Amino acid sequence: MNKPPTIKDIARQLNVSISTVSRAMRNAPDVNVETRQAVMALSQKLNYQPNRLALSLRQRQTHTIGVIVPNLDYMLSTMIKGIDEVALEAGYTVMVCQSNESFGREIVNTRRLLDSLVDGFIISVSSETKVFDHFRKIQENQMPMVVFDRTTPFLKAPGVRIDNEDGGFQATEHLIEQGYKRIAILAGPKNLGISNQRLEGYCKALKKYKMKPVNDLIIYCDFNQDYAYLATQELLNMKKRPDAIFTISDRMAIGAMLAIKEKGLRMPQDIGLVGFNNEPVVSLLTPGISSVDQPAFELGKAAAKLFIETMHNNGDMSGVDEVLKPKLIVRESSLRIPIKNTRKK
Amino acid sequence: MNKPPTIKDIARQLNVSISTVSRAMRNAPDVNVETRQAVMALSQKLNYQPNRLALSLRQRQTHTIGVIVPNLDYMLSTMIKGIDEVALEAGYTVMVCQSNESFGREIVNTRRLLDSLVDGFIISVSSETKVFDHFRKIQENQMPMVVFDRTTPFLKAPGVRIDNEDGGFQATEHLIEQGYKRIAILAGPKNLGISNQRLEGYCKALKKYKMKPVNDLIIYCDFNQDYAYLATQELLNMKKRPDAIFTISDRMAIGAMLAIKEKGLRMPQDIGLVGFNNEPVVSLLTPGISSVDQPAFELGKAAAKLFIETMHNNGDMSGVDEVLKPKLIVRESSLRIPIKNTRKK
DNA sequence: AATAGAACCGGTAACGTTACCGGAACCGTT
DNA sequence: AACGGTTCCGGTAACGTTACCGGTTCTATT
Repeated sequence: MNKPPTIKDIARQLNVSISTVSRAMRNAPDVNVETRQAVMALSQKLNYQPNRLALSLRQRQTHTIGVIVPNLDYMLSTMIKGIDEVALEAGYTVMVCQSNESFGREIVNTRRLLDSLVDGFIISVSSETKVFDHFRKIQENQMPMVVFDRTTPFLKAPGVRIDNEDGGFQATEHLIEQGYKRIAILAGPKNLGISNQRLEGYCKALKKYKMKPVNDLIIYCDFNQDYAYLATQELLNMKKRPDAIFTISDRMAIGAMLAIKEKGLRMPQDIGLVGFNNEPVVSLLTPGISSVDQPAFELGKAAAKLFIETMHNNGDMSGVDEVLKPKLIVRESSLRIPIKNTRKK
Repeated sequence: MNKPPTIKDIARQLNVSISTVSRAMRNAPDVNVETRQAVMALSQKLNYQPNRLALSLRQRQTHTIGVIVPNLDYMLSTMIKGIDEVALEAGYTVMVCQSNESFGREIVNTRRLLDSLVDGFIISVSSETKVFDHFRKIQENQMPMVVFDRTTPFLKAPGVRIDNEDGGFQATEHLIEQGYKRIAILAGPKNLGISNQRLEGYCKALKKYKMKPVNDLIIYCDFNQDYAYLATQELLNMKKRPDAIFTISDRMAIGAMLAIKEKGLRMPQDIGLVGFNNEPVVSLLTPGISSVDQPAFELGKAAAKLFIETMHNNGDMSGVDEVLKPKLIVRESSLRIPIKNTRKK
């Protein structure tokens, strides 16, 4: 009663062969009804659980998905919840590893999971990552791999993301409609896709209204509150300072807000502010910060579904690029003109 | 070159036995230097990675720790980061499963990981859990198990937690010192240890100052913003309403804050508020909410260390109950009297 | 020159499971 | 009575690895 029971134990006690037990257990055809019942009964009694290690070794698959994420912030946690839900239902266990936005950790994690522990990967790449060889190794091992949220053109893999460009566009257009003239953007790290896409949307909106992007108003900075704070300080100290700021994350928006408040400027009168993600926190601040909402939970679910498709449907799905729509939520931080007919939550 | 190479492949190419390759690979003594070098060289060239499944099956351990948490909120994410760090360094991979505060999911997750996938568990119990048989099963399988953060006396297992009672005491004493007379507490779910411990601290502080706990001011409610909002509304509608509220989480504090603002009451003048966790968000709100800070990252590290000890040191460690100290951070929400010599961040 | 011990290596079994093949027993048909 | 087909079951090999035992060869000692 010490070690967990195996089919061998059951076979011995029932005086049948292990083959028979094995077959009985998984409803194979070639087995007598009574035998099957006996096996089932005993396995219940012994509380038998098949050894997944042995199973995996034998059939060369683990029914486990490796999920690699840069961190576990609100957005990614929510997405993981979505992945979890779909995966569990499909009979997969998920293994979450966080790279802490570190390129090195990402490599270590990938390699570790690759050692016959998972059947494939669902990945959101670290902001530090500029080289993708460790991910290509996954594909060389012909394992399915899906990227989500932070996708990249440098990796030929199916992906799910939101329409970052549209998000950037919505945010910027809204600021323009509110009468802001000099709109700055705090973009993220330069090599990050989502960063550039949101920036692209920003530029498109300006163009639509015949406004020229000003180089000094486009700031690349790390994805983080403190950097955004510093960057905003610089912006506000310019001779011709911006009258609105669009940050590509809410973390950054908060950093910007702190700098704005410190400077004694008022939102939305003196300066407008729009963030991205619509994390719960932004609705609690004073003023509430407008932000582009993304369907994180749905995105997670879509990623997992796409993974499972890729898994089964063994064709080439590397072209797939599923895109979900974001939606701007307007709050006080950018609402100068009382509107009647615009999006307002 | 299709399937990953095995020691068998190496053995064949080098014309030695698989035993020799195996020994060479893990620096066993009985092997010639040249042979070892040849093996090493070839395994490098083929990019050989040992199959961890086979290894685990053979030596009956997976070098994986199962971590079960109720969710992935800020606190737990931070703790997991701590666990991760220590575990990785000790050569363990961690598998995170979230139960979503659901008793059923907790059971499913436990069972799944138990099927020979992990060497042991690090657990924070769901708020829904009142029966602990699924966790006892872990112990029956004589697997090491450590509980953290949300420990419970119903489980004889080593644990790491913070001194919740002291945290509750600090918060309450501070409110008393600030001159608040009718101090309410939003406690969490009744069956949750951390909830009761913080309540206990609250009572102790009242007692120290010869104040009587009033039943109407002790509210049990779910660990969540919306419930806290509703509970606070009720509190504020009492004939003799409280002049301060201590909530045992920041989520709840936020709910309370919303209700207070809606009612048109001012903090800290009309009503004082103290939360628990010191999540980054509370410092950003207006007013900043005082909160009891807990060393989440350290707590995660301690849990992992304790796990590894339990693992190696096969003695009975079930009595261990490591306790870390929390520390109240005072902000505007509870600061009526300008203080010179009290804790202030 | 005989012998004992290193030094090195190979074969086998085992971890727990399933896939595959072959065989025994039974039945019904010709 | 012989044949063919079900129905049910057991044996063997394999997944990739290591533990254990035993066997060569070589060197050094007597």
